[in-house]
Amino acid sequence: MHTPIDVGGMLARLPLFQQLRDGEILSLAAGTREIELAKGQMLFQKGYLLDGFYVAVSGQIKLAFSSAQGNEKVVALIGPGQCFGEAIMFLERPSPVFAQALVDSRVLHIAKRSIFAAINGDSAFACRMLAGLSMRLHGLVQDVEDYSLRSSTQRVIGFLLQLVSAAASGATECELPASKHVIASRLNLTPETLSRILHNLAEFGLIAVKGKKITVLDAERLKRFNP
Amino acid sequence: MHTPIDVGGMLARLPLFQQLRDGEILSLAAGTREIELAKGQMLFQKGYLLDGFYVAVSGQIKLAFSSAQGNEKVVALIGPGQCFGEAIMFLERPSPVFAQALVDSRVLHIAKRSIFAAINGDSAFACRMLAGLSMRLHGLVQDVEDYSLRSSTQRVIGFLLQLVSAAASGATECELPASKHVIASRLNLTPETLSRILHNLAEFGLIAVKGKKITVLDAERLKRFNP
DNA sequence: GCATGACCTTGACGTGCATCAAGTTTCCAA
DNA sequence: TTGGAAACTTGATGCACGTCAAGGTCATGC
Repeated sequence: MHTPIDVGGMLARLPLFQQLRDGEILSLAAGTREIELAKGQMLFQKGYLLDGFYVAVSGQIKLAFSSAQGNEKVVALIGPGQCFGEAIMFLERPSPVFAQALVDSRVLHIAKRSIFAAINGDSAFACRMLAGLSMRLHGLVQDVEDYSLRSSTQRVIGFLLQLVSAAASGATECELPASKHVIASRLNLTPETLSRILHNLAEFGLIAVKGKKITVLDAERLKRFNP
Repeated sequence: MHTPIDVGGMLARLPLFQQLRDGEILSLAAGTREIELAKGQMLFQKGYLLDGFYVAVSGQIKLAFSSAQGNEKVVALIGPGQCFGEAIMFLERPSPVFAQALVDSRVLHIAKRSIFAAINGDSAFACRMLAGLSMRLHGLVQDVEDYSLRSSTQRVIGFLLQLVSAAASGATECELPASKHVIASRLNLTPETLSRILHNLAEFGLIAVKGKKITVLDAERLKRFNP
Protein backbone atom coordinates (compact mmCIF):
# COMPACT_ATOMS: atom_id res chain seq x y z
CA MET A 1 0.00 0.00 0.00
CA HIS A 2 1.29 3.38 -0.81
CA THR A 3 -0.07 6.87 -0.88
CA PRO A 4 -0.72 8.13 -4.40
CA ILE A 5 1.64 10.90 -5.38
CA ASP A 6 1.02 14.15 -7.15
CA VAL A 7 2.67 13.33 -10.44
CA GLY A 8 2.23 16.74 -11.99
CA GLY A 9 3.65 18.50 -8.98
CA MET A 10 6.47 16.01 -8.75
CA LEU A 11 7.48 16.49 -12.35
CA ALA A 12 7.45 20.23 -11.86
CA ARG A 13 9.98 19.89 -9.08
CA LEU A 14 12.40 17.76 -11.07
CA PRO A 15 15.28 19.61 -12.73
CA LEU A 16 14.45 18.62 -16.30
CA PHE A 17 10.95 19.92 -15.97
CA GLN A 18 11.52 23.01 -13.93
CA GLN A 19 10.64 25.35 -16.69
CA LEU A 20 7.56 23.54 -17.90
CA ARG A 21 4.30 25.40 -18.10
CA ASP A 22 1.22 23.95 -16.45
CA GLY A 23 -0.35 22.65 -19.62
CA GLU A 24 2.77 20.71 -20.47
CA ILE A 25 3.05 19.21 -17.05
CA LEU A 26 -0.45 17.90 -17.41
CA SER A 27 0.16 16.49 -20.87
CA LEU A 28 3.26 14.71 -19.63
CA ALA A 29 1.52 13.54 -16.51
CA ALA A 30 -1.09 11.83 -18.65
CA GLY A 31 1.51 9.40 -19.97
CA THR A 32 3.27 9.01 -16.65
CA ARG A 33 3.14 6.17 -14.19
CA GLU A 34 4.81 5.62 -10.89
CA ILE A 35 6.90 2.57 -10.11
CA GLU A 36 7.97 1.39 -6.68
CA LEU A 37 11.06 -0.72 -6.40
CA ALA A 38 12.26 -2.77 -3.47
CA LYS A 39 15.98 -2.84 -2.71
CA GLY A 40 17.73 -5.07 -5.20
CA GLN A 41 14.81 -5.14 -7.61
CA MET A 42 15.45 -4.87 -11.34
CA LEU A 43 13.77 -2.06 -13.22
CA PHE A 44 14.82 -3.34 -16.62
CA GLN A 45 17.30 -5.88 -17.91
CA LYS A 46 20.04 -5.46 -20.43
CA GLY A 47 18.56 -5.89 -23.89
CA TYR A 48 15.17 -4.38 -23.10
CA LEU A 49 13.48 -1.87 -25.36
CA LEU A 50 12.14 1.17 -23.53
CA ASP A 51 8.91 2.85 -24.55
CA GLY A 52 9.66 5.86 -22.40
CA PHE A 53 12.26 7.06 -20.00
CA TYR A 54 12.60 7.20 -16.24
CA VAL A 55 12.99 9.84 -13.59
CA ALA A 56 14.12 8.86 -10.11
CA VAL A 57 11.96 10.36 -7.40
CA SER A 58 13.52 8.80 -4.32
CA GLY A 59 16.09 6.15 -3.55
CA GLN A 60 18.98 5.19 -5.77
CA ILE A 61 19.25 3.31 -9.05
CA LYS A 62 22.33 1.68 -10.48
CA LEU A 63 22.94 1.39 -14.22
CA ALA A 64 25.48 -1.30 -15.05
CA PHE A 65 26.84 -3.65 -17.67
CA SER A 66 27.01 -7.34 -17.08
CA SER A 67 29.54 -9.43 -18.92
CA ALA A 68 29.30 -13.08 -19.91
CA GLN A 69 31.82 -13.99 -17.18
CA GLY A 70 29.49 -12.59 -14.56
CA ASN A 71 31.50 -9.44 -13.98
CA GLU A 72 29.55 -6.27 -13.68
CA LYS A 73 30.53 -2.66 -14.17
CA VAL A 74 28.52 0.25 -12.80
CA VAL A 75 28.15 3.05 -15.35
CA ALA A 76 26.02 5.47 -13.39
CA LEU A 77 24.42 5.99 -10.00
CA ILE A 78 21.07 7.72 -10.35
CA GLY A 79 19.70 9.81 -7.49
CA PRO A 80 16.43 11.70 -6.94
CA GLY A 81 15.67 14.16 -9.72
CA GLN A 82 17.90 12.51 -12.27
CA CYS A 83 16.51 10.85 -15.35
CA PHE A 84 17.82 7.98 -17.44
CA GLY A 85 16.96 5.91 -20.47
CA GLU A 86 16.23 8.83 -22.82
CA ALA A 87 18.88 7.90 -25.34
CA ILE A 88 17.72 4.30 -25.53
CA MET A 89 14.16 5.46 -25.92
CA PHE A 90 15.01 7.75 -28.83
CA LEU A 91 17.14 5.14 -30.55
CA GLU A 92 14.66 2.30 -30.12
CA ARG A 93 17.53 -0.06 -29.52
CA PRO A 94 18.03 -2.69 -26.83
CA SER A 95 19.51 -1.24 -23.68
CA PRO A 96 23.22 -2.01 -23.20
CA VAL A 97 22.78 -1.74 -19.44
CA PHE A 98 20.41 -2.98 -16.78
CA ALA A 99 18.83 -0.83 -14.08
CA GLN A 100 18.53 -2.02 -10.49
CA ALA A 101 17.41 -0.32 -7.31
CA LEU A 102 20.18 -0.16 -4.71
CA VAL A 103 17.68 0.79 -2.00
CA ASP A 104 13.89 1.01 -1.90
CA SER A 105 13.12 3.53 -4.62
CA ARG A 106 10.43 5.31 -6.54
CA VAL A 107 10.72 6.20 -10.18
CA LEU A 108 8.41 7.76 -12.72
CA HIS A 109 8.03 6.30 -16.16
CA ILE A 110 7.18 8.85 -18.81
CA ALA A 111 5.74 7.43 -22.00
CA LYS A 112 7.47 8.15 -25.27
CA ARG A 113 4.31 9.61 -26.75
CA SER A 114 4.14 12.22 -23.99
CA ILE A 115 7.67 13.27 -24.71
CA PHE A 116 7.15 13.53 -28.43
CA ALA A 117 3.96 15.47 -27.85
CA ALA A 118 5.85 17.89 -25.61
CA ILE A 119 8.65 18.26 -28.14
CA ASN A 120 6.15 19.03 -30.86
CA GLY A 121 4.29 21.50 -28.72
CA ASP A 122 7.21 23.42 -27.33
CA SER A 123 10.64 23.90 -28.81
CA ALA A 124 11.96 25.09 -25.42
CA PHE A 125 11.18 21.62 -24.10
CA ALA A 126 13.11 20.11 -27.01
CA CYS A 127 16.04 22.33 -26.11
CA ARG A 128 15.93 21.13 -22.55
CA MET A 129 15.99 17.52 -23.71
CA LEU A 130 18.95 18.35 -25.94
CA ALA A 131 20.75 20.01 -23.06
CA GLY A 132 20.02 16.99 -20.85
CA LEU A 133 21.46 14.56 -23.36
CA SER A 134 24.44 16.82 -23.89
CA MET A 135 25.18 16.80 -20.18
CA ARG A 136 24.96 13.05 -20.09
CA LEU A 137 27.34 12.87 -23.03
CA HIS A 138 29.73 15.26 -21.38
CA GLY A 139 29.78 13.11 -18.27
CA LEU A 140 30.56 10.00 -20.25
CA VAL A 141 33.39 11.71 -22.10
CA GLN A 142 34.73 12.74 -18.72
CA ASP A 143 34.59 9.10 -17.63
CA VAL A 144 36.42 7.92 -20.71
CA GLU A 145 39.12 10.49 -20.08
CA ASP A 146 39.44 9.33 -16.49
CA TYR A 147 39.66 5.67 -17.41
CA SER A 148 42.15 6.29 -20.20
CA LEU A 149 44.71 8.59 -18.78
CA ARG A 150 44.42 8.70 -15.02
CA SER A 151 45.55 6.15 -12.47
CA SER A 152 43.28 4.41 -9.99
CA THR A 153 44.42 6.71 -7.22
CA GLN A 154 43.78 9.80 -9.29
CA ARG A 155 40.29 8.58 -10.09
CA VAL A 156 39.54 8.03 -6.41
CA ILE A 157 40.88 11.46 -5.53
CA GLY A 158 38.79 13.08 -8.24
CA PHE A 159 35.73 11.27 -7.00
CA LEU A 160 36.29 12.33 -3.40
CA LEU A 161 36.89 15.96 -4.30
CA GLN A 162 33.74 15.97 -6.36
CA LEU A 163 31.82 14.47 -3.45
CA VAL A 164 32.86 17.09 -0.93
CA SER A 165 32.37 19.94 -3.34
CA ALA A 166 28.87 18.63 -4.01
CA ALA A 167 28.18 18.96 -0.28
CA ALA A 168 28.06 22.44 1.25
CA SER A 169 30.82 24.66 -0.13
CA GLY A 170 33.82 24.58 2.12
CA ALA A 171 32.73 21.27 3.58
CA THR A 172 35.41 18.71 4.24
CA GLU A 173 33.26 15.76 5.15
CA CYS A 174 31.10 13.63 2.91
CA GLU A 175 29.39 10.30 2.83
CA LEU A 176 29.96 7.69 0.14
CA PRO A 177 26.75 7.52 -1.89
CA ALA A 178 26.78 3.71 -2.02
CA SER A 179 28.63 0.66 -0.77
CA LYS A 180 32.35 0.59 -1.42
CA HIS A 181 31.79 -2.36 -3.69
CA VAL A 182 29.55 -0.25 -5.94
CA ILE A 183 31.78 2.82 -5.76
CA ALA A 184 34.77 0.71 -6.74
CA SER A 185 32.94 -0.63 -9.78
CA ARG A 186 31.84 2.90 -10.73
CA LEU A 187 35.51 3.93 -10.66
CA ASN A 188 36.62 0.90 -12.62
CA LEU A 189 38.52 -0.84 -9.90
CA THR A 190 38.12 -3.77 -7.55
CA PRO A 191 36.94 -3.37 -3.95
CA GLU A 192 40.36 -4.53 -2.80
CA THR A 193 42.11 -1.82 -4.76
CA LEU A 194 39.73 0.87 -3.53
CA SER A 195 40.31 -0.25 0.03
CA ARG A 196 44.06 -0.07 -0.38
CA ILE A 197 43.91 3.35 -2.02
CA LEU A 198 41.76 4.82 0.77
CA HIS A 199 44.09 3.28 3.32
CA ASN A 200 47.04 4.79 1.52
CA LEU A 201 45.54 8.28 1.30
CA ALA A 202 44.71 8.09 4.99
CA GLU A 203 48.28 7.08 5.82
CA PHE A 204 49.51 10.22 4.11
CA GLY A 205 47.18 12.28 6.28
CA LEU A 206 45.15 13.44 3.30
CA ILE A 207 41.82 11.94 4.32
CA ALA A 208 40.21 10.13 7.23
CA VAL A 209 37.93 7.20 6.64
CA LYS A 210 35.27 6.02 9.06
CA GLY A 211 32.88 3.59 7.44
CA LYS A 212 31.15 5.53 4.70
CA LYS A 213 32.19 8.87 6.16
CA ILE A 214 35.18 10.43 4.47
CA THR A 215 36.86 13.56 5.77
CA VAL A 216 39.17 15.45 3.48
CA LEU A 217 41.94 16.69 5.73
CA ASP A 218 44.01 18.55 3.17
CA ALA A 219 42.23 19.27 -0.08
CA GLU A 220 45.15 21.13 -1.59
CA ARG A 221 47.67 18.40 -1.00
CA LEU A 222 45.07 15.83 -2.05
CA LYS A 223 44.62 17.57 -5.40
CA ARG A 224 48.33 17.54 -6.03
CA PHE A 225 48.97 14.05 -4.65
CA ASN A 226 50.83 12.12 -7.26
CA PRO A 227 50.91 8.42 -6.32
CA MET B 1 42.38 28.91 -54.00
CA HIS B 2 39.44 26.60 -53.88
CA THR B 3 36.21 26.20 -55.74
CA PRO B 4 33.22 27.41 -53.75
CA ILE B 5 30.95 24.58 -52.70
CA ASP B 6 27.22 24.26 -52.79
CA VAL B 7 26.56 24.45 -49.09
CA GLY B 8 22.82 23.89 -49.29
CA GLY B 9 23.19 20.88 -51.53
CA MET B 10 26.00 19.54 -49.36
CA LEU B 11 24.00 19.81 -46.19
CA ALA B 12 21.11 18.06 -47.86
CA ARG B 13 23.32 15.10 -48.62
CA LEU B 14 24.61 14.68 -45.10
CA PRO B 15 22.83 12.08 -42.96
CA LEU B 16 21.68 14.46 -40.26
CA PHE B 17 20.00 16.71 -42.77
CA GLN B 18 18.62 14.18 -45.17
CA GLN B 19 15.07 14.87 -44.27
CA LEU B 20 15.27 18.65 -44.23
CA ARG B 21 12.96 20.65 -46.40
CA ASP B 22 14.37 23.25 -48.77
CA GLY B 23 13.54 26.24 -46.63
CA GLU B 24 15.37 24.74 -43.68
CA ILE B 25 18.41 23.94 -45.70
CA LEU B 26 18.58 27.54 -46.76
CA SER B 27 18.13 28.87 -43.26
CA LEU B 28 20.92 26.62 -42.03
CA ALA B 29 23.11 27.47 -44.96
CA ALA B 30 22.89 31.14 -44.05
CA GLY B 31 24.80 30.49 -40.83
CA THR B 32 27.18 28.04 -42.39
CA ARG B 33 30.77 28.52 -43.40
CA GLU B 34 33.27 26.22 -44.94
CA ILE B 35 36.65 25.52 -43.40
CA GLU B 36 39.62 23.94 -45.12
CA LEU B 37 42.18 22.19 -43.01
CA ALA B 38 45.64 21.03 -43.95
CA LYS B 39 46.91 17.71 -42.64
CA GLY B 40 47.86 18.09 -38.99
CA GLN B 41 46.04 21.39 -38.59
CA MET B 42 44.04 22.03 -35.42
CA LEU B 43 40.38 22.88 -35.80
CA PHE B 44 39.94 23.76 -32.16
CA GLN B 45 41.91 23.24 -28.98
CA LYS B 46 40.88 21.66 -25.74
CA GLY B 47 39.13 24.30 -23.63
CA TYR B 48 37.57 26.18 -26.53
CA LEU B 49 33.96 27.29 -26.51
CA LEU B 50 32.08 26.47 -29.69
CA ASP B 51 29.47 28.78 -31.14
CA GLY B 52 28.22 26.12 -33.50
CA PHE B 53 29.01 22.60 -34.48
CA TYR B 54 30.89 20.93 -37.30
CA VAL B 55 30.13 18.53 -40.09
CA ALA B 56 32.95 16.79 -41.89
CA VAL B 57 32.65 16.98 -45.66
CA SER B 58 35.86 15.29 -46.71
CA GLY B 59 39.01 14.03 -45.08
CA GLN B 60 39.29 12.82 -41.50
CA ILE B 61 39.24 14.55 -38.14
CA LYS B 62 40.51 13.19 -34.85
CA LEU B 63 38.98 14.12 -31.51
CA ALA B 64 41.32 13.46 -28.62
CA PHE B 65 42.22 14.26 -25.02
CA SER B 66 45.64 15.48 -24.11
CA SER B 67 47.00 14.93 -20.63
CA ALA B 68 49.45 17.04 -18.70
CA GLN B 69 52.14 14.38 -19.21
CA GLY B 70 51.81 14.80 -22.96
CA ASN B 71 49.95 11.56 -23.49
CA GLU B 72 47.04 11.71 -25.85
CA LYS B 73 44.00 9.55 -26.23
CA VAL B 74 41.85 9.47 -29.36
CA VAL B 75 38.13 9.47 -28.54
CA ALA B 76 36.67 9.52 -32.01
CA LEU B 77 37.61 9.44 -35.66
CA ILE B 78 35.28 11.59 -37.73
CA GLY B 79 34.71 10.82 -41.39
CA PRO B 80 32.75 12.54 -44.17
CA GLY B 81 29.10 13.11 -43.27
CA GLN B 82 29.66 12.85 -39.53
CA CYS B 83 29.15 15.79 -37.25
CA PHE B 84 30.74 16.69 -33.95
CA GLY B 85 30.73 19.34 -31.28
CA GLU B 86 26.94 19.51 -30.85
CA ALA B 87 26.99 18.60 -27.18
CA ILE B 88 29.65 21.18 -26.36
CA MET B 89 27.71 23.77 -28.29
CA PHE B 90 24.50 23.10 -26.38
CA LEU B 91 26.25 23.07 -23.02
CA GLU B 92 28.30 26.19 -23.65
CA ARG B 93 31.19 24.62 -21.80
CA PRO B 94 34.86 24.38 -22.74
CA SER B 95 35.57 21.42 -24.93
CA PRO B 96 37.26 18.51 -23.14
CA VAL B 97 38.87 17.43 -26.40
CA PHE B 98 40.74 19.00 -29.27
CA ALA B 99 40.01 18.43 -32.95
CA GLN B 100 42.76 17.95 -35.51
CA ALA B 101 42.75 17.03 -39.18
CA LEU B 102 44.54 13.75 -39.84
CA VAL B 103 44.60 14.47 -43.58
CA ASP B 104 43.66 17.50 -45.68
CA SER B 105 40.01 18.01 -44.83
CA ARG B 106 36.97 20.15 -45.34
CA VAL B 107 34.40 20.80 -42.66
CA LEU B 108 31.31 22.94 -42.40
CA HIS B 109 30.69 25.08 -39.38
CA ILE B 110 27.03 25.63 -38.64
CA ALA B 111 26.27 28.56 -36.39
CA LYS B 112 24.38 27.97 -33.19
CA ARG B 113 21.72 30.48 -34.13
CA SER B 114 20.93 28.55 -37.31
CA ILE B 115 20.45 25.39 -35.30
CA PHE B 116 18.21 27.00 -32.75
CA ALA B 117 16.23 28.61 -35.53
CA ALA B 118 15.76 25.22 -37.16
CA ILE B 119 14.75 23.63 -33.88
CA ASN B 120 12.19 26.32 -33.30
CA GLY B 121 10.84 26.05 -36.79
CA ASP B 122 10.55 22.30 -37.05
CA SER B 123 10.13 19.77 -34.31
CA ALA B 124 11.17 16.99 -36.69
CA PHE B 125 14.55 18.66 -36.90
CA ALA B 126 14.72 18.72 -33.12
CA CYS B 127 13.98 15.01 -33.09
CA ARG B 128 16.79 14.37 -35.51
CA MET B 129 19.19 16.30 -33.31
CA LEU B 130 18.00 14.25 -30.34
CA ALA B 131 18.48 11.03 -32.26
CA GLY B 132 21.95 12.17 -33.29
CA LEU B 133 23.01 12.91 -29.74
CA SER B 134 21.51 9.62 -28.59
CA MET B 135 23.58 7.72 -31.10
CA ARG B 136 26.71 9.49 -29.97
CA LEU B 137 25.85 8.63 -26.38
CA HIS B 138 25.23 5.03 -27.31
CA GLY B 139 28.62 4.82 -28.95
CA LEU B 140 30.36 6.21 -25.89
CA VAL B 141 28.57 3.78 -23.61
CA GLN B 142 29.75 1.03 -25.92
CA ASP B 143 33.31 2.33 -25.57
CA VAL B 144 33.09 2.41 -21.80
CA GLU B 145 31.85 -1.17 -21.82
CA ASP B 146 34.73 -2.21 -24.05
CA TYR B 147 37.35 -0.48 -21.92
CA SER B 148 35.93 -1.84 -18.68
CA LEU B 149 35.30 -5.45 -19.30
CA ARG B 150 37.07 -6.57 -22.42
CA SER B 151 40.74 -7.34 -22.93
CA SER B 152 42.96 -5.56 -25.43
CA THR B 153 42.71 -8.48 -27.82
CA GLN B 154 38.94 -8.53 -27.61
CA ARG B 155 38.81 -4.83 -28.35
CA VAL B 156 40.99 -5.25 -31.41
CA ILE B 157 38.86 -8.15 -32.63
CA GLY B 158 35.69 -6.14 -32.16
CA PHE B 159 37.19 -3.26 -34.06
CA LEU B 160 38.26 -5.45 -36.97
CA LEU B 161 34.90 -7.20 -37.21
CA GLN B 162 33.17 -3.84 -37.23
CA LEU B 163 35.49 -2.63 -39.97
CA VAL B 164 34.85 -5.51 -42.33
CA SER B 165 31.12 -5.48 -41.69
CA ALA B 166 31.13 -1.76 -42.51
CA ALA B 167 32.62 -2.65 -45.89
CA ALA B 168 30.49 -4.63 -48.37
CA SER B 169 28.49 -7.37 -46.65
CA GLY B 170 30.36 -10.62 -46.83
CA ALA B 171 33.63 -8.80 -47.38
CA THR B 172 36.68 -10.16 -45.63
CA GLU B 173 39.14 -7.41 -46.44
CA CYS B 174 39.32 -3.91 -45.05
CA GLU B 175 41.69 -1.03 -44.69
CA LEU B 176 42.61 0.55 -41.38
CA PRO B 177 41.03 4.02 -41.37
CA ALA B 178 44.14 5.68 -39.91
CA SER B 179 47.70 5.00 -38.87
CA LYS B 180 48.22 2.16 -36.43
CA HIS B 181 49.38 4.70 -33.89
CA VAL B 182 46.01 6.44 -34.02
CA ILE B 183 44.01 3.21 -34.11
CA ALA B 184 45.89 1.96 -31.06
CA SER B 185 45.07 5.12 -29.14
CA ARG B 186 41.42 4.86 -30.20
CA LEU B 187 41.38 1.34 -28.74
CA ASN B 188 43.13 2.41 -25.57
CA LEU B 189 46.37 0.60 -26.10
CA THR B 190 49.93 1.36 -27.11
CA PRO B 191 51.20 0.91 -30.68
CA GLU B 192 53.48 -1.85 -29.43
CA THR B 193 50.59 -3.78 -27.94
CA LEU B 194 48.47 -3.39 -31.07
CA SER B 195 51.35 -4.63 -33.18
CA ARG B 196 51.77 -7.69 -30.97
CA ILE B 197 48.05 -8.45 -30.98
CA LEU B 198 47.80 -8.25 -34.78
CA HIS B 199 50.88 -10.44 -35.05
CA ASN B 200 49.33 -12.90 -32.66
CA LEU B 201 45.99 -13.07 -34.47
CA ALA B 202 47.86 -13.60 -37.72
CA GLU B 203 49.89 -16.43 -36.19
CA PHE B 204 46.66 -18.20 -35.31
CA GLY B 205 45.55 -17.91 -38.94
CA LEU B 206 42.64 -15.66 -38.06
CA ILE B 207 43.71 -12.62 -40.04
CA ALA B 208 46.36 -11.53 -42.51
CA VAL B 209 48.02 -8.16 -42.19
CA LYS B 210 49.68 -6.29 -45.05
CA GLY B 211 50.36 -2.70 -44.13
CA LYS B 212 46.98 -1.13 -43.56
CA LYS B 213 45.17 -3.92 -45.34
CA ILE B 214 43.64 -6.50 -43.05
CA THR B 215 42.04 -9.68 -44.29
CA VAL B 216 39.79 -11.62 -41.97
CA LEU B 217 40.49 -15.24 -42.75
CA ASP B 218 38.07 -16.85 -40.33
CA ALA B 219 35.43 -14.52 -38.93
CA GLU B 220 33.73 -17.24 -36.89
CA ARG B 221 36.86 -18.35 -35.10
CA LEU B 222 37.90 -14.72 -34.73
CA LYS B 223 34.64 -13.91 -32.95
CA ARG B 224 35.14 -16.77 -30.53
CA PHE B 225 38.87 -16.30 -30.07
CA ASN B 226 39.59 -16.11 -26.40
CA PRO B 227 43.21 -14.95 -25.81
C1' DG C 1 70.48 6.07 -56.80
C1' DC C 2 70.95 7.24 -51.54
C1' DA C 3 69.68 9.61 -47.52
C1' DT C 4 66.34 10.98 -44.12
C1' DG C 5 62.72 10.51 -41.16
C1' DA C 6 57.99 8.47 -40.20
C1' DC C 7 56.06 4.45 -38.99
C1' DC C 8 56.06 0.00 -37.45
C1' DT C 9 57.95 -4.28 -35.19
C1' DT C 10 60.42 -7.00 -31.78
C1' DG C 11 62.55 -8.14 -27.46
C1' DA C 12 63.60 -7.51 -22.54
C1' DC C 13 61.91 -5.76 -18.50
C1' DG C 14 58.96 -3.37 -15.08
C1' DT C 15 54.64 -2.38 -12.66
C1' DG C 16 49.83 -1.29 -11.61
C1' DC C 17 46.21 -3.50 -10.65
C1' DA C 18 43.55 -8.00 -10.51
C1' DT C 19 43.07 -12.33 -8.31
C1' DC C 20 42.97 -15.49 -4.67
C1' DA C 21 42.64 -16.48 0.04
C1' DA C 22 42.21 -15.48 4.81
C1' DG C 23 40.92 -12.69 8.26
C1' DT C 24 38.07 -8.78 10.55
C1' DT C 25 34.39 -5.66 11.12
C1' DT C 26 29.67 -4.17 10.54
C1' DC C 27 25.08 -4.83 10.46
C1' DC C 28 20.80 -6.94 11.26
C1' DA C 29 17.28 -10.30 12.49
C1' DA C 30 15.89 -13.56 15.40
C1' DT D 1 22.17 -10.19 23.08
C1' DT D 2 24.02 -13.27 19.68
C1' DG D 3 24.73 -15.77 15.44
C1' DG D 4 25.63 -15.32 10.76
C1' DA D 5 25.88 -13.16 6.52
C1' DA D 6 27.47 -9.25 4.02
C1' DA D 7 30.83 -5.84 3.65
C1' DC D 8 35.30 -4.63 4.13
C1' DT D 9 40.41 -5.21 4.86
C1' DT D 10 44.92 -7.24 4.35
C1' DG D 11 48.57 -10.00 2.45
C1' DA D 12 50.71 -12.95 -1.12
C1' DT D 13 50.99 -13.77 -5.82
C1' DG D 14 50.29 -13.34 -10.85
C1' DC D 15 49.73 -11.36 -15.25
C1' DA D 16 48.28 -8.09 -18.86
C1' DC D 17 49.87 -4.41 -20.55
C1' DG D 18 53.03 -0.38 -20.54
C1' DT D 19 57.79 1.25 -20.99
C1' DC D 20 62.26 1.40 -22.84
C1' DA D 21 65.47 0.46 -26.32
C1' DA D 22 66.92 -1.40 -30.78
C1' DG D 23 66.17 -2.58 -35.12
C1' DG D 24 63.51 -2.90 -39.55
C1' DT D 25 60.58 -1.13 -43.35
C1' DC D 26 58.59 2.13 -46.18
C1' DA D 27 57.94 6.53 -48.24
C1' DT D 28 59.54 10.86 -49.91
C1' DG D 29 62.98 14.37 -51.41
C1' DC D 30 67.40 15.50 -53.25
